[in-house]
Amino acid sequence: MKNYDHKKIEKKWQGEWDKSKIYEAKTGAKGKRFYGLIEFPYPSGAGLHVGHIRSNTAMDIITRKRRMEGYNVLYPIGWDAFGLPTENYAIKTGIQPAKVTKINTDTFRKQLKSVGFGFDWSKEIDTTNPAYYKWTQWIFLQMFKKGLAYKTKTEINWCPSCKIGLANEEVVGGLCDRCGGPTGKKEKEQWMLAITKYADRLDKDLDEVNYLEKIKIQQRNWIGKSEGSEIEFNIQDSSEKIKVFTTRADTILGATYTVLAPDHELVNKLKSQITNWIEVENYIKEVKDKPEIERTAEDKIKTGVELKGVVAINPANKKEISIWIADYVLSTYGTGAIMAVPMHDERDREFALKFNLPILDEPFIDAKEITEKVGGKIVTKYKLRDWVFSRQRYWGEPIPIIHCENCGYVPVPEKDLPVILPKVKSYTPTDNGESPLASISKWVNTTCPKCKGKAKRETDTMPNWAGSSWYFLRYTDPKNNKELASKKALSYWMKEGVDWYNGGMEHTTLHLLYSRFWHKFLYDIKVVPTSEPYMKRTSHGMILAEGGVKMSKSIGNTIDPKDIVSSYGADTLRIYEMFMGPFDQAVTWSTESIIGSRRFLDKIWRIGESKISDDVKLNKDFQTLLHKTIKKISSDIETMSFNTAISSMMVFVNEMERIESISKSDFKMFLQILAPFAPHLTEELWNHTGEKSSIHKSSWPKYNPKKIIEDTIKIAVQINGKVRTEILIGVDLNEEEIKSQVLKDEVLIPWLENKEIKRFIYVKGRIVNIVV
RNA sequence: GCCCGAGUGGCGGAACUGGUAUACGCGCACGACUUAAAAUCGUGUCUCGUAAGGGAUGUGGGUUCGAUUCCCACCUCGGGCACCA
Repeated sequence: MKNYDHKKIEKKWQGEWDKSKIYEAKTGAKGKRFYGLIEFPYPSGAGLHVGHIRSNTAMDIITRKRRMEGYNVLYPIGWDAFGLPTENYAIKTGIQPAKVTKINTDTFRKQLKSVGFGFDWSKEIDTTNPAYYKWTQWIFLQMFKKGLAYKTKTEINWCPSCKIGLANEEVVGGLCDRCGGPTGKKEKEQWMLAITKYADRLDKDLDEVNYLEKIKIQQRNWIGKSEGSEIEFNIQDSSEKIKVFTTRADTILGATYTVLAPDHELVNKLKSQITNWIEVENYIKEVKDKPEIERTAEDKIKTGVELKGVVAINPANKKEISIWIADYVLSTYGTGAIMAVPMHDERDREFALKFNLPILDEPFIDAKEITEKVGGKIVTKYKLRDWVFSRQRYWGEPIPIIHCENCGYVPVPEKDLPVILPKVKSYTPTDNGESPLASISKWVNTTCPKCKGKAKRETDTMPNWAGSSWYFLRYTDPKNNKELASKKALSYWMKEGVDWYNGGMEHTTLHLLYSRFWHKFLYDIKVVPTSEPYMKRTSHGMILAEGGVKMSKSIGNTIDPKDIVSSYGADTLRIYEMFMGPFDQAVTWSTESIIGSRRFLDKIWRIGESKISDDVKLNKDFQTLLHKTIKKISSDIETMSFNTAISSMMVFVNEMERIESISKSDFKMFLQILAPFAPHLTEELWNHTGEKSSIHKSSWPKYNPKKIIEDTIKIAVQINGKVRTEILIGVDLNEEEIKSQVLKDEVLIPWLENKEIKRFIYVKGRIVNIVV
């Protein structure tokens, strides 16, 4: 008997699959189709890590099962290759980012193939390929034309020591992700995308999709829809009014002062009436210079200044109340002004106590009525902000806009797309926070497409969320140079959206939300057939290093899948990662435990090599177990309960070891249900049974419901809720028959002697409980 | 502070709509095979007790014939948001 030589087997079948292209999807094919998607990886220099394998294997299992169920399956892969790590690497080494990306994607491709994923490699995409980002730029231009992309002066994160602008993701807890120093804000012109115009639909349409509930909740919280009233407070001796937003109009009688955000426009308008202007001006400056880390600190103490000389009128009771500015009121939410009700609001109370403001316990009144009475209106507000879309960075898609002195912002004509990212000498952002592209005058200086006059190119690039906001569309038709994808391909694969998308929880409020936004826009301009991109969204848990801490290169506790594939095999790694624990929860890596998964496959190999016989007498219990196992695996895959699926296959394998011999047909059925988990081993053993075509093209076995029914079953007998014995009963017996059988049971006699039976409970097929 | 999720053996974890808690795997112990080791196979492995039996699913209550599962209060850990009016 040959040993299970994983290296030989895995290499052999990976080559065969490549050659026969068995995983290629056929666009337009008749019958059922299925689009399974995973988040495409960022090809970092560190190579593939075990976390990629966990999520990829899960969707690989699902798509392999779908294929065996007769679906035309699309399971594509590509590279989300724009991004900071590559750029930083280029800054350090001087090697072109495009070159680094090529090296890294080659490594990733090789590694992914070595794990045996059934990707359709003919549809591979790369967001940094000009043929791809042409369409990323095209979508941006459509948004620009519809007024959804606009440039505005806004505050960006700024690291004073690195002298560069930082993306939100680069600011961790108020500190610079690069140097660890404190960050501040800097005003800068930025391209923005008006995602807030879609806030309502992004919230409401979550009702239509099958996402895990926690994902919906997190998105809803992020969008932050809240309904309330906008009410105007008059200012005494002024034509100006303070418009406040409140969700508690019913508490308006208790409003004892109002607060404006320090940068509220009204503050300047009231300047001439304010008697303590110097104090006010100092406070505004102080707030502006406050580092981010202090403003958001846990135990921050409320600060603020009264605007002396001006007084507001509470419209509900006409009482005069003071006006304040304080940084606990944000200019970016609601109207940037509040009515303070210290009796019912924690923050207002804290502020009132500090500044000795009145705290009045007034009765509640009807919110809707009072809003109408004082001339306010019911409004809906969102926490969601427009998306800062500019990066002063090199390694991203150039924003296809030309600045003309006469015509303003002019879109690059579509025929001139893509705007190719030019090669530069230095990738370091400039001292004043401009993108490195700004220093290439040859590229920057151009002519206006409209008036043909002198003009300059936009030098900001897009964030790395741009390319990933629509990539799943490109997979359907990756080589199209006329459209982002053909109508035919989109109406075939995206008819109802991506069928199943699995990814990380960390992308819930970024990538997932951004791509829903883009998709809705594309739906509005009739490019895609659905308003939601993904029908179903699930998420995987992280893999932690031994000891339960995050895997990180700097700590040196990462696991290289390459080593596991080499010493145990890809199939063992796949089984192990699926067996580790519940798929949606974080699990701790344990190299010690991998051996269990390898032993499982070793046993199957040995059974396949020595126990298969054509002449096997019918074993009813074994048949029952086989069909129960098929049933369980079939449903466990659908619920992503991969760990329990594997454990029940282990039970089955243990049973195969116990019995004399197994018929070829039974063994083949088992190989088929294992095939999505361990594609190489099962292909090899399937081949040994004499099959000529791939197991992955065979049909998913159906369990026989008749074979699952047992004649006799073992049930527990309890007395007063405590298990005393087990009995074998016929499944068809009724309660009376069981009762007479149970009362005759010798073991139970001492428990029942001289006792009165108060109740006899029989739960069909499960349990008997006697209350005495 | 608010919103999610989770607390079960030495460890990872299982238990369907309330019905035999600890499946499956790792580790450990003993045994078989072997000159020996590895590999493999077998047996055992929550806890107290010689046993009969008792006690255990974060803690304390409740509902129920019966609770890991449902309800209430609390504790701990993980994740997200964070002065959002």
